[in-house]
Amino acid sequence: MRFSKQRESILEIIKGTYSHPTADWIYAQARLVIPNISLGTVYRNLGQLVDRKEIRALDVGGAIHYDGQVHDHQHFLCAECNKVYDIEIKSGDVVSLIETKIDHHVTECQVHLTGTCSTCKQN
Amino acid sequence: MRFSKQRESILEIIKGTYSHPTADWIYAQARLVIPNISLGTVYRNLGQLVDRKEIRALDVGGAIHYDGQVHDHQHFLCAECNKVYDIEIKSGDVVSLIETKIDHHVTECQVHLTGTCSTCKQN
DNA sequence: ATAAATAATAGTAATCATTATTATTAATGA
DNA sequence: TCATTAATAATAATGATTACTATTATTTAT
Repeated sequence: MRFSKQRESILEIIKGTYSHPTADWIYAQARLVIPNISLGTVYRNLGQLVDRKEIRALDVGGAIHYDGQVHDHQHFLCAECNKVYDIEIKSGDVVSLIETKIDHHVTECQVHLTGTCSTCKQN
Repeated sequence: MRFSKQRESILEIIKGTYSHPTADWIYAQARLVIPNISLGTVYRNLGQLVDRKEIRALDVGGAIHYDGQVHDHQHFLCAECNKVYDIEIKSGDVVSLIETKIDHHVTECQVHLTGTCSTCKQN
């Protein structure tokens, strides 16, 4: 894989936020640095970065969100404000709950919690 | 909500399989019974049936899959054959693992396991 | 350092799942 | 039976993502 300033910028943008952005948001941010970067370039590089496990992709319905934090954790989606929160639970903790009951080989475990976040609860 | 033979057929199709079909597959099946049923009708009725909790929608990436089994359970997606399997774990069991650690109010919990299913393991 | 090889890009078109629109059809209640 | 209006078929539109292609930029060998 060759160096490109486009990929470098994209990675920097994702690593620089905890907001679980979509490709669209990343594209808008990237254009501030490289005004003529194309959306296809953003998607291609996001795919490569996910393949190399430098970032994570999470499908929370609608659009895919990207996460610069690659350590083992889960996500909570607020149904009111649509923010995505990190939940510090290891997938192993969930898998161990389940593994004895099934015969399949689990390689990945994503827990998607939905509800009302603490901020929205107050209002 | 008025009766319609289209909705009746759609519900019957979903309840008659354990294969977690997509809208497209349901549409193809429905056309065998009602040849000129339209895809929009399928989507609209699927949405209504989900709202009324007569079926479940699950977003496993790509297209939405529908599940005629509405009891509390989770899903396993085989990365090789793309089949979706039911996992008989209650979301409450997973939520109780997590609830003490967060301040958000959880109303829904979906566990998406990925890996190699027992059938694919053998081959 | 220069040139050849080719990976990556910008720009754009295409795809796929889903939703919206609208004139027509059919279920319901009087 | 008829008036009301929900539901439909057919089709257009949308939104996210992927594919295509000529051009540009990075790498490698000279």
